[in-house]
Amino acid sequence: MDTSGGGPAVLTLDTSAPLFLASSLTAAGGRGRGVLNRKPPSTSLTSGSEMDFFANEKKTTTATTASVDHPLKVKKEDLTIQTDLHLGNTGSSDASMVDDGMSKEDRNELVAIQAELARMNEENEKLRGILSQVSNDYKALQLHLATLIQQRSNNYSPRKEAMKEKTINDGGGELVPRQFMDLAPVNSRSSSSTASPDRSFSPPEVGSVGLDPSKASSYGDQQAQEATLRKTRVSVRARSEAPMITDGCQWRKYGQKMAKGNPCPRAYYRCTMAAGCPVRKQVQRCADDRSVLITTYEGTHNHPLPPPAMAMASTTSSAVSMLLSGSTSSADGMMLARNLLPCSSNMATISASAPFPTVTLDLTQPPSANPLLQYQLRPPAVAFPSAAPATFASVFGGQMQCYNNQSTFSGLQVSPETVTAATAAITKDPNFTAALTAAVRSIISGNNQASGDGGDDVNAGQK
DNA sequence: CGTCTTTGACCAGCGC
DNA sequence: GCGCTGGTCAAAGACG
Repeated sequence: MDTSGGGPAVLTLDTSAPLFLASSLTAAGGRGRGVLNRKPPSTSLTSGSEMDFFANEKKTTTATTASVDHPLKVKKEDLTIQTDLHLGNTGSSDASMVDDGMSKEDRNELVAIQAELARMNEENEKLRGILSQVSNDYKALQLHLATLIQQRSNNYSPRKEAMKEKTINDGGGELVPRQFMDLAPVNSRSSSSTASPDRSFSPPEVGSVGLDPSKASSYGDQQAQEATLRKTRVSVRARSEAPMITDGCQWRKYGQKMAKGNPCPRAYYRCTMAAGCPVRKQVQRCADDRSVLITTYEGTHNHPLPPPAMAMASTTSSAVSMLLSGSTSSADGMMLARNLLPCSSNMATISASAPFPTVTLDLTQPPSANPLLQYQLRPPAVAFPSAAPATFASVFGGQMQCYNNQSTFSGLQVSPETVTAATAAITKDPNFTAALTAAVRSIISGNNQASGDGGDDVNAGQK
């Protein structure tokens, strides 16, 4: 994935566009005729709901494909016509079939044409090679991504995780750390002050695990940050009469408990979009205001999200990478948070006192001067961060009232390090990103009814 | 019959 | 060590 840093939106496009470009190029070049394929460029578009979200990107990449395809195709046709006219052939440009009765000028022209054809064929072969390379790279990336996701899912389980770490600490000799969808170079990460909040988690000690001392520091930092990200939570407060908000994912209830100090039971859900997905969420009504539904997300999906969610996950993962990189200052984190939640302020609070860092998004504020709802009325922005504030209005708007009321990321009463960690958490959480993306998608589909694929959970939740 | 929800039991962490 | 609490498991029942 893209680790080159930069703004979230740019990263998203940088990450996703090449994939579609590759697909498009593959489609164009995979029919055995390379760029000389006479099929209209528009056929390189893949129709289907999953692609609709990327309509803009598709058009861009298609245009790229067409720009490669079309000029050569025209030349070929033109040359063929010229050959036919001058040589009297029916489509063949083979000089061996030309009778000797032609003039010297015709012969010279024929030679020129043949040279041009040869050059075009050579160019065509090169382009085919490029297409093949791009296609292979694309497949390799897909495979790599799937591997990372699989490894990550296999390693996640709070308790088993703790046992695993214990085993490592006990000298199990397992030196290979879990591989997360690590988007930042390990050595670029700061020697984080973000100690693991996980009570069951303890980073391996240098000596006890036989780590290379030169690598131990970054390993410990990485582990601590991973643990932070893994255990940090995103809590969303919103008004809803529904028992559960619709966030685009499928959930299965696995438990319910009465929490202390709250007459309302707390329900526990886990993601069922894929077997073994570690993402869980808790749903509970606010003790003070029963109309407020508090949804807390934890974990990272181990399965491909719908394309929009995937794109957003890429964006936010990149953002996390940026946040966790050594060059990232807390000011960057604040700016990122502001970009991701430009309308947030009082709605976003970060708790460092909880067992796990928890970011709380309070969407229950009064609707006065509500930029979020105003935002809904505007055409969707292409840039994801700009679209982010519309997320909650869109995702939750159909089921609940959704408010926020300011435009700066003020009101945080925690240290810059905590802000960075929590911001990373909120952006890392695929549920959050999925929700963001689903919302953007719903808005786009709302503005582009022609796509006609609005039948996702977001819309289902708005009925 | 498969999937999902319910609900009591169980486990781990923490404070005293 | 004990009790409290949060979180998870898993059997049983409900549902389509």
